[in-house]
Amino acid sequence: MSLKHAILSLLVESERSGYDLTKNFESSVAFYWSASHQQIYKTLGDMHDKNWVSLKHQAQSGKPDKKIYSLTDDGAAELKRWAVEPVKQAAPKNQLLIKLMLARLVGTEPILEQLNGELKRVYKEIATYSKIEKQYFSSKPSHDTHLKNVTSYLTLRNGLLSAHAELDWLHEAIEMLENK
Amino acid sequence: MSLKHAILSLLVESERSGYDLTKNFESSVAFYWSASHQQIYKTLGDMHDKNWVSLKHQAQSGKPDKKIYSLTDDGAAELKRWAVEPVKQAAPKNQLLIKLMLARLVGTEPILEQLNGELKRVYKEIATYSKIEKQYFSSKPSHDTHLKNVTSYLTLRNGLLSAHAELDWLHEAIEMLENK
DNA sequence: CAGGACATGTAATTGGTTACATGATTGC
DNA sequence: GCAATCATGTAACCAATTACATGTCCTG
Repeated sequence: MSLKHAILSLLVESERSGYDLTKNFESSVAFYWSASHQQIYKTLGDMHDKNWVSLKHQAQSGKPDKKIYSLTDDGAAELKRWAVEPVKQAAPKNQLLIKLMLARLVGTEPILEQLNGELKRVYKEIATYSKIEKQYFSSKPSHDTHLKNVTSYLTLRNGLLSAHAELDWLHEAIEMLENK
Repeated sequence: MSLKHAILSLLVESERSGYDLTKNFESSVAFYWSASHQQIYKTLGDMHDKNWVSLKHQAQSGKPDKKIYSLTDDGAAELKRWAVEPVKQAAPKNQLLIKLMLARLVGTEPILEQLNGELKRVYKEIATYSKIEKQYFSSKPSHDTHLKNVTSYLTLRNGLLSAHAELDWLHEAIEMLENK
């Protein structure tokens, strides 16, 4: 799986607790990976057993100890190994397209309802991306922009371009189904 | 999960064996869902227990019996229920974007290699879609086209539009990384 | 006579979701 | 006083992958 590698890639930048990582996965990381806090705590435990991360306890008053994880040499080696290995693309899984095929069975109306729901969702998504684009990248990064900014910008662009593709498709689909 | 519903949606059209379904998932269905033969045989067993499908044995000489599954009333009811319930979109999981972030750690070269590999893959994908488009749909379906053709056409368009979005993004990404 | 299509599975493991569990602190 | 945030998990279940298993028929 890649959750291990997604977590390691965050630990490259700085040490973090399971809670910190959960917050990361709820905000920025959510644009390209997802994981629940249960999954994250479990995976951190597994990676500690493998010695990919090391653990430091931080006592706190009232709250339970914070468990702060850092990347070990083994973890960094594994991450580098994985990074240069050919990507394994997950096969597409698109529930909406199964449902589209069921328009004959249930009629076009309930399917159109769902397509319109998706349209709303995609509009919001695009608005979110645009907002971030304005906040963090006032213009397209130029030559002297730091590599980290370039990759962050490209992640944003990826979300934006696929959201637009989905938007275009939804318009086509709705138009065609409405004429049926 | 939706594998059950993907299978049921095929059984609406005609009864099929596990082997037949596997072939379907390797060809046309692969554009929007994926499953291995092990998974399909298992799921058919589970659905038989739930009485969503019924079973007919077809004796064959030499080969093991063919087990032919058909949709039951319970199965059809479940499928209709699911079809009109709001879609649950799976959160994005994009390994390539994790790897992009690792360009600082491993250098841009191995990442560019993978982006170029994806570029090749997407070109092939687009070629495949275009071939099917020519074979089955010589022109954009018009008013009197059967609903089944419309939904098949839209599935194809979905693949084509997202492949093009990926292509555009890959071009942007490669250009930016090459200038680093 | 070898390799691919036909035809069906089991078992082990890993990955992911859902439900349940605990308890202090901070802001409205 | 009530909800949200901080902070950590366990357990049960469901979904998916990988490895293993068997045997025939047909084509080159």
